[in-house]
Amino acid sequence: MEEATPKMLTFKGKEYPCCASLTMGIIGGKWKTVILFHLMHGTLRYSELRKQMPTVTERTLSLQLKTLEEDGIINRKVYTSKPPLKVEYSLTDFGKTLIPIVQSIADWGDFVLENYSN
Amino acid sequence: MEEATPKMLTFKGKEYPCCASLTMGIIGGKWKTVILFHLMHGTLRYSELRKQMPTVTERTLSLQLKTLEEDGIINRKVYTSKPPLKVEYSLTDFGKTLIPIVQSIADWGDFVLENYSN
DNA sequence: GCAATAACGGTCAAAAAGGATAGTATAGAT
DNA sequence: ATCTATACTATCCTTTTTGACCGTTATTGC
Repeated sequence: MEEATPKMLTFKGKEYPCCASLTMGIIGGKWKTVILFHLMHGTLRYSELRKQMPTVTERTLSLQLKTLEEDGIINRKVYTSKPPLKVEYSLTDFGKTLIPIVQSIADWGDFVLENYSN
Repeated sequence: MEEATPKMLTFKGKEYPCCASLTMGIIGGKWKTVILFHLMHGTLRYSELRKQMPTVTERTLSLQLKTLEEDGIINRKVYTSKPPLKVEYSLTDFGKTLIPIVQSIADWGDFVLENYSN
């Protein structure tokens, strides 16, 4: 008897053991849902995002923004080619399909704080 | 002018910058939503979970189960005090409040596979 | 009597994620 | 002329997460 080869799901070259982990592969991590939570309400510049997320470092923020862009979740628009730049981030149509999830994730956090707080 | 001290949310001794990250602090990581996805449909023994998740190592599975238990999301019931043990895992009432989120996370994964595949 | 099963825990190592800090280019304000 | 703001990138480093692999206990089945 050999090991059963588990049938994996594939998306964008990555493999996932189940549909839930595919989603988490895209919105998982410490900061991605926070970014999406803020972009859900509309376009934001890089500096505006930073103000809303004061505890993330610039490096981490731009890394996360880049991978969200690569995954087709957000748009990046540059408004001047030379510094000082103006760059705006917004959800793509594909990214907007995540809004219900992000909203329910945020709601659950609020719910927990209200009902299970020390 | 001093740095504005960002107001943090606190839950179970951990700090989060926003309600969305609180939720992710509990269901984030590579395996937790997969565990919850399987437990959503009912109680499972440790060995049954393993069969449903063949690509996770035993050590990681028990670590994740332990932290989910510590966070009050799942119950652990032991049925014999001496080996071979029988241990069953199930969602707590608190854990059940996560079902809509886990379901929508799983649904989005399916949706992506159907509509945006390779 | 020996292997398999169950549900882990321990140790070590690798990989992934995240943070600290500094640097860059240039326009506009002071 | 200097300073500040913008949106990053580059190093370097630490922390967290995950994996590989082996050991443990006791009962059941062959």
